[in-house]
Amino acid sequence: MSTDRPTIVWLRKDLRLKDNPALRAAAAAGPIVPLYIHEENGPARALGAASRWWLHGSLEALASDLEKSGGRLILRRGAAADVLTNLISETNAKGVYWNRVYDTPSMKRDAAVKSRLRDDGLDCRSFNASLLNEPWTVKTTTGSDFRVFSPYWRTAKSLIATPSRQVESPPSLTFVTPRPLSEHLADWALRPRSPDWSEGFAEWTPGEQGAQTRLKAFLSGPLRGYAVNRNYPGEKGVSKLSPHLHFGEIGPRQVWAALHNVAQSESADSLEIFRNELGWREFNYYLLYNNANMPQENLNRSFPSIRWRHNPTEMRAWRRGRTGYPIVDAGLRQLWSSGWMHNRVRMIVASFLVKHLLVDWRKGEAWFWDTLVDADLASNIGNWQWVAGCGADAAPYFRIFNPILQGQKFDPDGHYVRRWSPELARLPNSLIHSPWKGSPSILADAGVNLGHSYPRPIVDHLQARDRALAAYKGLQHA
DNA sequence: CCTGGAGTTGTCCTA
DNA sequence: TTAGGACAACTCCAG
Repeated sequence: MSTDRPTIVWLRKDLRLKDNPALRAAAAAGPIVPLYIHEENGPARALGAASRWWLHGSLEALASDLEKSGGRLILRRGAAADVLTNLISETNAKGVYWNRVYDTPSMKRDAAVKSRLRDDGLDCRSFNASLLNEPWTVKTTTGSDFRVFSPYWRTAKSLIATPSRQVESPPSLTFVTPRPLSEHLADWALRPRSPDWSEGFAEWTPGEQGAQTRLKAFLSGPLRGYAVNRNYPGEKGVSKLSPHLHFGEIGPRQVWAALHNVAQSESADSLEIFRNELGWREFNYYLLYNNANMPQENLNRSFPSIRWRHNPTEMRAWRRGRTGYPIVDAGLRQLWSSGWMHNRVRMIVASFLVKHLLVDWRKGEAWFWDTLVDADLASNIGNWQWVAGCGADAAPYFRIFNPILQGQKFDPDGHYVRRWSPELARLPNSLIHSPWKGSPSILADAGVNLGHSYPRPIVDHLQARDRALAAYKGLQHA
């Protein structure tokens, strides 16, 4: 009888059935209870609106996948410790397994839960489903922690098994009976109602199937030219795997192993550069793990205390994509509309906010957190700090993206700008990244009424650049 | 302990 | 037209 006692699988950022170590281990031990806990007031930062949208789809997909195996995903709200305690007593569970998350408050809570459950005699185990290398396993030769990407990644890469060790999908799942009660996903109201702003999210397919489809499409297409095309936001040059990876609908080990199996010869550069992107994801997790206050504080302690500006009008213009710089506005509109932004453009809009508008990077980070479907604490914090110059491998202070040049370089035919700012579509390529330079007659022919149909630049590039240089330079000893 | 090359993604001016 | 150097100084990290 006691051999039939189930194991609870507490799912978090690992919403998949394949390559899921906690799920596999639990299934090997007998019947399982797959559980997702929605913690509105948990230790981790509350999900942004776009992430909530994604989570709904991901849970729906996971529930459906589990039903195909004859089981049910149990949905509960509340503090994790309470939910687990209740479910353990309802099901007479003998253990709780989960895959780790890596933000410090959650890790502390998980450690406390684990120790309490073990005190109660439960079999409690945690696994790694999210990272190629867990943060505490990568050290310099002297045993310290890396703070620069390249040496970090050189070492981290050497620790990854090739092809990466993968957990097989569980051979078969058995589920506890009778089924515990589950809440209804719809009651969690994760998706917007009135207004429903998610129309532009239709391109996304949350869930394990969607992740696999996205990976296959990338490997058989854009990967070949990734080294070059990834820089062109108007091309289909990138994988778009980020939200799937964030929610654990696919794991980095699966991606790593899949890369190992593609033909190396023609796309060696591209393979290496794409692997580097996985490396940056790992590095940001590593940094956040080693610097728990990074969400609030500059990683670089000697970073000058810049007097950030507060201009609500400019901030609103930035958020809504009305800065008057087409590549910046296109990016912010893509974000607002689709929940995602091309990485090249993320750098441009972030640099524009922090340098041209001199706005605290935390404000940009907060906006990305709310609007990105792939919003990930480690990546978001690490990359915003990098752009601001206060993070790891900080850009030199004089590296200020020129939004006109960046547009001309990486969207030379204006496809990207025209896609997201149709009011500019009829401008010639020579003006698509600097409409204010057009003569009145050319603008009129293109139907562009500056200051009305499309804004004039809210700051002058050269003036803003000089102001940023002065702010970053003059305060060095502050 | 010391040394020295290196460090994600840029821009602008000059020759 | 294009290529190279300046733009700071500092920390990181391997040898």
